[in-house]
Amino acid sequence: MTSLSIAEAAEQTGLTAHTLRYYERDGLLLHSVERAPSGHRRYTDEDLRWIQMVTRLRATGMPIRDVRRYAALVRDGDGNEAERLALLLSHREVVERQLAEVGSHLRAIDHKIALYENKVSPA
Amino acid sequence: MTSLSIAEAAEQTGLTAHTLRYYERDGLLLHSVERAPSGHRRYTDEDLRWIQMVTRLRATGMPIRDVRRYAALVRDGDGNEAERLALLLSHREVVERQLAEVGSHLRAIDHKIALYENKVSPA
DNA sequence: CCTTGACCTCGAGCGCGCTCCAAGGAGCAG
DNA sequence: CTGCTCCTTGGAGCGCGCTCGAGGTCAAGG
Repeated sequence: MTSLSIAEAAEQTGLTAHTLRYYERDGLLLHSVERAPSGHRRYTDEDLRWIQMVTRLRATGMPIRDVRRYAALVRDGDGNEAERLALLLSHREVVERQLAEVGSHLRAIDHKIALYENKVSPA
Repeated sequence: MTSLSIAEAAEQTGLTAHTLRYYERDGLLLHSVERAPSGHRRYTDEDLRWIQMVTRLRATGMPIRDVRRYAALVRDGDGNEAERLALLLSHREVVERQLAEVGSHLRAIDHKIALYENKVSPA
């Protein structure tokens, strides 16, 4: 079990140190991150795995407040798996609808691109 | 060539009247929308088609300022098609990279979902 | 004539998600 | 000891994209 400084954790996760502190303050993590005797944060592998999950949720557009709700459920321990599942399933639906929508808009843009390609260097 | 009130244009485009005025103010439209003698805006079919393009760009995540640049190019008329094309191609790349990233995060989330499904109602 | 309602302008305000700053402490190299 | 780097906290600030409110104009209907 290695333990990382905030700068190292930032590098590993792709977030900034500022953002890591912000997430912790805002209740997105499962617990307060442990401290070295100096008061500096020490991130464990488990912390990093959770932060990666948070990153996935964020990267797929889940709002901070929903991530916080999910974190709260996980923090509360066993017994609310159905609720966690519902939250994830509902998120998944939103994401899939949005993927489809973006895809269809992109195809329309591609059509426009094809028109310009023809105009700029006609085949 | 029908011409619509702002409320009708809002309904057609799925934007709010507030947003339509905001887009115009912010230079996202090709011209100021024409006015009835009363001073009320009258949207033409051409306006609506352009607004739909703006909507596609926005829906795929293009920042307002880039939409404004694109609008400026179109407004400037013939001769800059290569520039417009470059802008759209670069946007397309961004969108595709993001679609792929979201897709991959979603698959990871799906894995988590599968775990919870097993826990909640084991097959 | 008066009300209603759709629209106008200008400018402020808001929610989100960070992002940064000031002031200070710990620890290590030279 | 000096300087340097990395870290701490609390709170302010910012960029984005709307969103809304105040106060006014205008046309139609009762």
